[in-house]
Amino acid sequence: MTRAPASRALDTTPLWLKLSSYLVLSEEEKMYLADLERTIAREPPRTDLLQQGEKYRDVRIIRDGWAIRHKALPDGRRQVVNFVLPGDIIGMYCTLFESADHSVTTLTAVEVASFPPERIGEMFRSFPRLAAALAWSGAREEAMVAERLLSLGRRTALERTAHLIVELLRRLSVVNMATDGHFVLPVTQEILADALGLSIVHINRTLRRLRDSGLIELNGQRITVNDVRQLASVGQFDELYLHLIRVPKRLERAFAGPRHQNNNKREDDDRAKA
Amino acid sequence: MTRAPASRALDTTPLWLKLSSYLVLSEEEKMYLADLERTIAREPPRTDLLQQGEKYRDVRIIRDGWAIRHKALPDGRRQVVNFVLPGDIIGMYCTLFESADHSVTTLTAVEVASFPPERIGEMFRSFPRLAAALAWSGAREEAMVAERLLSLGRRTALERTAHLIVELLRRLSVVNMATDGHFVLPVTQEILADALGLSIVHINRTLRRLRDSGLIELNGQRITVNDVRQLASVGQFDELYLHLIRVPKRLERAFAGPRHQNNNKREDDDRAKA
DNA sequence: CCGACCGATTAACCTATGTTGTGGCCGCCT
DNA sequence: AGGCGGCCACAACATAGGTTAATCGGTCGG
Repeated sequence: MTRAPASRALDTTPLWLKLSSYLVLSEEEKMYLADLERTIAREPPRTDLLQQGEKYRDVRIIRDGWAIRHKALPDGRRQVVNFVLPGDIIGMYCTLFESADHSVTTLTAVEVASFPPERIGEMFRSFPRLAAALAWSGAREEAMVAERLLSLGRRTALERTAHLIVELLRRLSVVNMATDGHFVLPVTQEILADALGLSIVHINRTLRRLRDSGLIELNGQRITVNDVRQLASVGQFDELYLHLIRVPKRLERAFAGPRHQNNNKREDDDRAKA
Repeated sequence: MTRAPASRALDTTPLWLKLSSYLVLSEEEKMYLADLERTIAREPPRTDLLQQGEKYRDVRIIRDGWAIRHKALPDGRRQVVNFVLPGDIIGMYCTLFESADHSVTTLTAVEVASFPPERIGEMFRSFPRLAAALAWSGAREEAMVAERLLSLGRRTALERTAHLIVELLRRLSVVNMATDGHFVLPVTQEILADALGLSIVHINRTLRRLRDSGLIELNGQRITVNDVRQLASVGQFDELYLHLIRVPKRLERAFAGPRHQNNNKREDDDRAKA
């Protein structure tokens, strides 16, 4: 992995880390990405970054902290669609819609970068590989939602819970936020319940079962997964849907346009084995 | 709506109809779209167009017939993620992934167009508005999955079922496949059950309740919705998530690149009110 | 230090939905 | 014609998960 010592700080952006797990970015692309993340704001916990029904504003990149994407029924019942972690993007395709059909709310204090949606189009034109990497990230998010749908429709409470924990572990690992099996889960049981389509009480029962069976440990917000293998097996976790495999060759053919000369020779060779 | 009598046949493509509900396409774009749908195949019912774990092939456009997108657990439990209707696209971002995390299976005989994934990139470069319209269609699909997640997590069986029927009615209306409240539902109760996360028996009970309350009628595969309003209210249906509103102005700014000269003057004015 | 509130925990009870099993209809095969 | 398989229908029973309610330990503002 090419790493210019001078620009090292850029390398540690969660989005950069995530995209790097997919393809190797050139210096130029890295710089462009850094520029996208230039305008940074901080928000306290329990802030709405976006509200159901509201018009979309800028595209946001979460740089630090947790948030949830959720939808509510008029009578107050709520479903958490997904967790938004560092390196995740909010409203990537916001230009396409008039208004948001979901809300995004911070769970912790959060650091967010934002940029105007026009830059997405700009990126598709000038940095197609980078745009493809962002599209990958978006498509992956959709795949996670579909997988959660499978959970809610066909997995038992125990399976769902196990599955979610493994998923979070995997996602956090990519951005260096989980070290051998433990991570911080800044989430109340109510939110877990809303994510898994269960009642608070039942989530509590289920977590107790997982603890009693020794698969996980909970100390405050720190969760430790003692045996990922076994937990994954309980949750029927098949990581296919996370699409963590390196970009296939044909990506180049599809997204790198003729007017974008190849400035990634080294990395291309790098990836030949995939 | 501008309609050249000579090219009328092109207008009736379901995908064209769907995209037209979003933005007005130019003649040039219409021709490009027609070209994408040039290679056509027919498949019988119960054919897998795509299998979980398999490598992606071409991008497909359903021109006629129904299919389902579904995921399965190793032990056979199955969740239908979404229904694939005429005008829907399969594997739009397939280049980005190594292999499919879901299957697509036909329910009826089906007519599908297919084209190599490279053309998506080509379209982003040469017909950005059209590409944006396809991206809209994709993002909308994701929104539907999220809404179904809300259903499975937080709606009761009766609500879910009502919601799904209204959703299908709306989607089919866009492609002229539903006329005042009735349409063909080529779907067994088993498939409905798998779509709604219920057992066959319970779907049966639930449909009977809807029939008994006079909200719907079923004759074979023909379903008639007697009172959409009331059914929508039972299902807490809020069509926000279908994003049927015309494209907002700023789409142009974001996606229409400088090198694609505006060849849609008339339609642009057309849309100014939005 | 006090009161108020929030979140976790657990028990007791309840119900929406799952399971099992039977029968009936219809289309298809031979 | 007869038999078979797929699908619908419905009844009887079983249970996963929901609801209600009570307790407890923190923590925060004053």
